[in-house]
Amino acid sequence: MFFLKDLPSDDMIARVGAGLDIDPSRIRDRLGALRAASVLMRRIEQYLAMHGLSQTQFLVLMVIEREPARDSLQSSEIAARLDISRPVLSKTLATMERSGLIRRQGDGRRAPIAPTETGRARFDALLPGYFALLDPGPDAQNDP
Amino acid sequence: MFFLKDLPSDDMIARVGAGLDIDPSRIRDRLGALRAASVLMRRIEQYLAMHGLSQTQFLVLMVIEREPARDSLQSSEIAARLDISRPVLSKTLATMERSGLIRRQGDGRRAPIAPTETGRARFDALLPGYFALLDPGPDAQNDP
DNA sequence: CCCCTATAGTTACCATGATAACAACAGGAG
DNA sequence: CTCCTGTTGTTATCATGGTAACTATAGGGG
Repeated sequence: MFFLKDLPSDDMIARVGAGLDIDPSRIRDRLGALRAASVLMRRIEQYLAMHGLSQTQFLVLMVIEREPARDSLQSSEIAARLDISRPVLSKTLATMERSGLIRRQGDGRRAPIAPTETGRARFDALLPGYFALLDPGPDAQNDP
Repeated sequence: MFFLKDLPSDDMIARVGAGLDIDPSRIRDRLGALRAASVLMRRIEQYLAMHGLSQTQFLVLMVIEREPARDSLQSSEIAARLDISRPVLSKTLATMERSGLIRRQGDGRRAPIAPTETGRARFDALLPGYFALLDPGPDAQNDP
């Protein structure tokens, strides 16, 4: 996350980077993109958290849900689709199992992981709001 | 941070969001922007961490450094410029003071905070690489 | 069939974000 | 001058990310 509230002006960038071979306007644009993305990500996280899911938990449900021909994935397959470390995935799956969002089918270490009915319902319920945050549309209200 | 490695295709988005009034291509673009920003932020964090600074610590130095007419800021002024909670700023400043990056001038609760020589030097040394990550320029190499 | 090795998953520990609750202080009303 | 109040800073406590080290398992060679 990028926490700088007021982006530096081109002048500021030029002054701070005095003597460096930089293009202030490109730097400013990139910082703007980082800031915009951070604000959006925060909103998304807050929205999901309000409904008891973390961003990562939501993405776990999504990668399983979006598989056309399957309704479960192995842990290693989820890991291949998400850019998080294996320990974090391990903990996330444990949490999700405890809260009844997913179920391990079978008992081996490689048991496939499927959303429960609850998990699927929660995901479906959150999806419209998620898309709305991503694409507010032409007549969206900005918070003051 | 947004951890989805492979962005969904428009088809996937349309299928997952079936029945919702969404524009798949706009959703995809937004997800792409989130992902790009996340990857860049990770690189920046990694770069700064390699040199012993967190992103937030770097930004603290930046907001003081970029003030044209001053060489110190009060904690509350830093808080106003960074979008982090007060407890986090408090801890960050404590850490930075311990590691000799900043100094509190005076001893009241409102003591202005100034970078030490070390802090200023570290910031200056990291700035070129920071800008280079933000704007790789026309002949940049992408990691394979 | 048993062991060996590579890989997959987990545990332990650390850093950094958040909120809630508490403490310290500045500045004004009396 | 004193007290009251609102703001600022800090201390819990929690969630979620990371790396390093450990454990369990799958699958092949003997």
